[in-house]
Amino acid sequence: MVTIKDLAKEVGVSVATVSRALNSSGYASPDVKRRVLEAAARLNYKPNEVARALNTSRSNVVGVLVPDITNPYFPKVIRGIEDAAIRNNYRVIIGNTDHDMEKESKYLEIFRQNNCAGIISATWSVSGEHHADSRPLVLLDRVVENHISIESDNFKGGRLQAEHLASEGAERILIIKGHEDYSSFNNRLLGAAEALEAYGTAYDTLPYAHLERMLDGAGEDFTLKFDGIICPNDVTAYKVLKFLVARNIPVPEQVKVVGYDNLDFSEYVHPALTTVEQPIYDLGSNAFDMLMALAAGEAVESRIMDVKLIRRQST
Amino acid sequence: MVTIKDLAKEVGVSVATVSRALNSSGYASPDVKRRVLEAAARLNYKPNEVARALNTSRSNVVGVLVPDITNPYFPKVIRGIEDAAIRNNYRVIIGNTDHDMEKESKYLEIFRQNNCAGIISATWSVSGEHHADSRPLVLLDRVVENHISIESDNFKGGRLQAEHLASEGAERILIIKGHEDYSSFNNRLLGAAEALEAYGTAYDTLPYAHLERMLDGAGEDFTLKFDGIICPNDVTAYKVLKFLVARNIPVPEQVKVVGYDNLDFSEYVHPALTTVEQPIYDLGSNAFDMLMALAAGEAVESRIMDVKLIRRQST
DNA sequence: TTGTAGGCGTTATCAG
DNA sequence: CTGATAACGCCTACAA
Repeated sequence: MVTIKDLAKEVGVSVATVSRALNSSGYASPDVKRRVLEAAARLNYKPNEVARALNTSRSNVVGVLVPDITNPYFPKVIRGIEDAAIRNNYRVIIGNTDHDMEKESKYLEIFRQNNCAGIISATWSVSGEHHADSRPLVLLDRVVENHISIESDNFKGGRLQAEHLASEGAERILIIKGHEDYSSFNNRLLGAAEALEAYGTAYDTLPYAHLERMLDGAGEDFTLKFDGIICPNDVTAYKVLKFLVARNIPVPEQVKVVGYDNLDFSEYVHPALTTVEQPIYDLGSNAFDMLMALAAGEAVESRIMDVKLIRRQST
Repeated sequence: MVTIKDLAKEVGVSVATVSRALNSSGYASPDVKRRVLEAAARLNYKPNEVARALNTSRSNVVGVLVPDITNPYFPKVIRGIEDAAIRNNYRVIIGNTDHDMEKESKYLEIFRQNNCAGIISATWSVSGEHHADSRPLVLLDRVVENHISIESDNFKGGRLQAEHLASEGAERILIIKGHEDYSSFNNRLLGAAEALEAYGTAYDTLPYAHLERMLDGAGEDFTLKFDGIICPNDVTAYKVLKFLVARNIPVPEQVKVVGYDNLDFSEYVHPALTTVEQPIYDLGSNAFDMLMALAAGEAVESRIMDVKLIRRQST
């Protein structure tokens, strides 16, 4: 491995000079600088990021926390983050928390041990405590007081789901609730409920756990009581669709189903899913940019990104 | 941040002693060791991984190269790797290469700059050259001479696809080829072709690019000429299914379709996809274990994992 | 403009 | 068994 020491020897100057020439921090005569750069290129010198991180106590690694990368929402978020990171010469370390507070704490510890430059978290237990750690932090698809966050317009998204169903003639609507610890799901619910009340459309809500029980064949089948179902995300909608189709309940004729996310798969399920699209990739890349701004000490504001309805065959 | 220096002061010994007590490398009296450990716990000391990596010139980070994390095959692989890594107190840095040789080289460089302990690569351009770098390397779902690799039994998988279609009565089969630079796709093709020849069933092959053209509406529609289609992976099968269904070609009555991977979604598409299941998660976690063995200087052999046919409605 | 020297937190060598 | 001390590769006062 070639180090600045090698360059120093090669060029015939001190390591300090080499360092300055390379970083154009401090001074270096044009001539020396040129020779150093030339030697660096010739010897294929690459700075050791570990040494740099130790010295500056700040690595060019950002930690990213997700519940589970296997949930198809997250790969796209992560891709957005990763692309933005690499453009800025940063790397990302992923942590899967499985909604487990202990795992999350463990990863936060790890990020600290690695002098990470900052953290992007799409998990929910970022509740003060373990964040005595003052590392820059951006929350993704989740808002918590006193923290910078970025999310899609969940309230509007919920409203779009509801308005669409109502305008298509649904009169008894079931809203399936998402994880209650997530502000995003709660806001979608709020948006949908408000819209439905404005329309004067009857609706009911259902905890996610109840849905699972029904899907498993246990518990009452309440699909017959509704003619419109609002799902907290696309994956849930896939399951609902499968359940309905398996029971020969015509979709959308008897029951209309709307999802949320617009995952790539949503056009392949049957019937193709009407859903609210959120800019998943951009959420990730913007989160990274916000993190950098934060790390640079700039003032940054939380951000809400627009969503839109994608109409397909399930409604 | 509490360091071994703090612990040394706290316990009243030298940093060298603290280090030895902590790592139980070298000697430390039971008494001193106990006191050090106690202080470490009390002060919540965590070793700085950056410093350690610099000193030992080996970090506890492994680099993982995938073409695109957004391809639904990879999140599960990565989850397998990540889970195994965290169990062993390792972290993983992901690199998306987009089949781009330059990006791949860049990531390899980055891994080197970070003193990564090893690399797991699911991309194909690991062709000697940039691997003068002698870091431990495990290839995933890809075999290259003189490199340790892990993959599923692609040949058998291809055979299963073909045998199934033939035994279901298909008589003119189309095999859609995957990326030709991947040994995994080539082996599936070989397995399928061999089985079909044994059966005496007629078949034809089609480069993936031609399929795309057809899907885009350009190019000839050759689906009418076949009654069985073997896809290189599930995602391709989804597209084929969608194309057929949109044209009202009855599946599986007129054309049977079989995929490869058994992604979670394959039960939600319409009709639910018959496919070959490979142990994606285990591929990842085993790859990590192999990498560790390699790094420890142990002799490790390339591995092939079993696959099986999952029968659903598309055949 | 340049070089010397100290330090980032650990581990490892070598005396004591 | 323990304590100085020298690395690891880089950056940055401070001096020259």
